[in-house]
Amino acid sequence: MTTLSDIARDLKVSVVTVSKVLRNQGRISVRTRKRVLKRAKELNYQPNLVARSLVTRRTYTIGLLLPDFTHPFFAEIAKAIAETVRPRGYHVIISYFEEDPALERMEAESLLSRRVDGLILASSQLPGKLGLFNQLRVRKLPFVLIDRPIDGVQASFVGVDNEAVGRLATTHLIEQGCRHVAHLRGPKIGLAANRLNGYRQALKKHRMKAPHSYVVPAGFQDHTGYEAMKRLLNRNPRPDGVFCYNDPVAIGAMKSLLEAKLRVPEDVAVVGAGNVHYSDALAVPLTTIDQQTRKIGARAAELLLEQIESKRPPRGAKTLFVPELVPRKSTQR
Amino acid sequence: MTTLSDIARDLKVSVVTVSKVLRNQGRISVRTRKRVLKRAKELNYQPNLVARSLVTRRTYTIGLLLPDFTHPFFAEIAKAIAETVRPRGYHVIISYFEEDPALERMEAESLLSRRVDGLILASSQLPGKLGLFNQLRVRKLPFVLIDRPIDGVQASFVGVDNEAVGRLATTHLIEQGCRHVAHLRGPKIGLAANRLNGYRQALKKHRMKAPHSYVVPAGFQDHTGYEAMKRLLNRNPRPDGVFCYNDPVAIGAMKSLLEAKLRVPEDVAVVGAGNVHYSDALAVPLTTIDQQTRKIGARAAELLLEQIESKRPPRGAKTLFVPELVPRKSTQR
DNA sequence: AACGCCAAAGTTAGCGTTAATTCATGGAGA
DNA sequence: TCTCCATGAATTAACGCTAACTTTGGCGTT
Repeated sequence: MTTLSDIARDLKVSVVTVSKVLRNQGRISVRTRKRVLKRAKELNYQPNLVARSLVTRRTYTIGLLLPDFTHPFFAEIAKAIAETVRPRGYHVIISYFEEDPALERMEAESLLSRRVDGLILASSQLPGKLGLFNQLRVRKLPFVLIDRPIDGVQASFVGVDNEAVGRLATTHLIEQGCRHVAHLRGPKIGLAANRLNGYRQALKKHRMKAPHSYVVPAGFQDHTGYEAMKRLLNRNPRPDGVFCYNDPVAIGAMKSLLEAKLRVPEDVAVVGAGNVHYSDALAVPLTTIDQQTRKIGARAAELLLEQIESKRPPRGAKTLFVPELVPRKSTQR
Repeated sequence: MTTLSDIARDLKVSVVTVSKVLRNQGRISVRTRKRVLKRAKELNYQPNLVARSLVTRRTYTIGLLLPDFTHPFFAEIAKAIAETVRPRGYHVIISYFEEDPALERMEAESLLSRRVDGLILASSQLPGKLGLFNQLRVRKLPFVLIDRPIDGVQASFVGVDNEAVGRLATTHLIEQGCRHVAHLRGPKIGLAANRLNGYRQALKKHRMKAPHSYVVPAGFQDHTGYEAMKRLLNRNPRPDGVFCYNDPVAIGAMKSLLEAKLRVPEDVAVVGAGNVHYSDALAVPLTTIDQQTRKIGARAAELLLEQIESKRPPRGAKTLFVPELVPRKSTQR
């Protein structure tokens, strides 16, 4: 491993001179510059970023803490983040905690020990969690929340407007002529709750009723829309439009419909949310709501870099991107 | 930020003593140990891993260089790797290069500058690439190749036996009674070529012919199986079984079949490869070949840690996992 | 000739740790 | 009483780099 002092010794100049040349800092004569660059190339010198970080107190590393980076939603966000920070010399350490708050805490501390320059996190919103954020504040470590806002934490947040997701999907069904719009909902908290709200708002605005029995929980795992849809088909009147709180649920629901010999979209129109890959490769391409993952990732990264590089106090701004309808065949009638 | 010397000053002991206590190293009296631990806790001391790395020459970081960590195959491998190394205190920096060899090279160097302890890479196999591996050898940096072996590079390799994938899929179709087995193939190099080989081997073994026109390129993007399948349907005799080199292609192919009013699996049976999520949520659940992603990731990580921690010369062993058939409805007849 | 100025380089110090070595203390054994 | 040894702790010296000063020497000015 070549070091600065190897080059300095060979050239009989000081270490600092070599350092300056290689960083393009300070005044250096053309002759010295050339000699240093030449020798550095010969020895294939690569700066030791660990040593540099120790003195500059900057690692050019940011930590990303997610529930699960295998999930397409988070994977895409992660990629957008990496893409945004890479041109500026940063790398990303991705950590995941599988909804386990203890693990989340441990990983966060571990990232702090590594002296990341900032943190982007989609935190579990369980209580007793504020300790982490207090610590971040005390250390003045820049951080940005994504996807899930945390009550009582004043910080930059970037996500999608989930009520708008619900409104958009439901309104679209209504506009396509559906008169009995049902909803396969997710967990009662978090984004799924917001989507349910949006669904209700849209119905209200169009003066349509939402019978209690039209809102059916779909389970929180993938593909559980299948069972839930079966239950919906027993309702009277039978729904002619369904807004599913995410795409996997919608896929399960459509499967259920096809098995029941119902046509999509003629008999029942279906909307999902998430715009997951494959949504357009299904037997009936699925209308869905795009969650703007790339925008979320890019924005979060930009906000973080801004905090890191300007030492500006965090703006505490909430950015909510407007979701977009992606109309496909499952609602086209 | 609390440092060792803060604690040392408060307690009027030397920095080294504090360091020893916190690392559980060397002989320390019970009294001193307690005092140090108490004060460390009070000050919420967290070791500065950057400083530690500088002197120990170990960062407890490993680099993972992939074409695209958004792809479910790689995402799962990445997760398995992270899971394997986490209990031992390592973090993973995931980098991607989108099949761009120049970017790959740059990222690799960048990871070297960060002094990662080892590298796991699914490298593009383009020529003129050996420089990178020479450099790794010169620096004695442990590394493991995954998914794609590189000609002329002697290193540990972990992947799936892609010829076996082809044989398994094709044999399964034959055993299900298909007499005209076609193949939607991928690129002519790399794993897709091996799968094609496996297809041919299986046919040969069963003394079946593979008309030239039965092997159709499906394009390298997702969902291009749709067009390719259309072309296959013009063949005479029409195939009654299709092995698709990956799941997205198979999904496209099935869509094509349904549109042509052909039944899956009765008229045409379909096998994919990859065991991607959603494969079982489709209108017709897709039979596929599992690629053992988790095993690949876990094994690669273990091999790397072994190299890192034992300073043993790389074993250069090739590990090929045996793929597994996941039978579902698309071939059940 | 004395002065100040400026470019170009060197010196010093320190980032927060740990490895290796050295030092003090007190009690056991001769 | 003196030596020896074990124990517990301090000292020293890096790791490779950069920030902040300081020095050197040649040049133009008065």
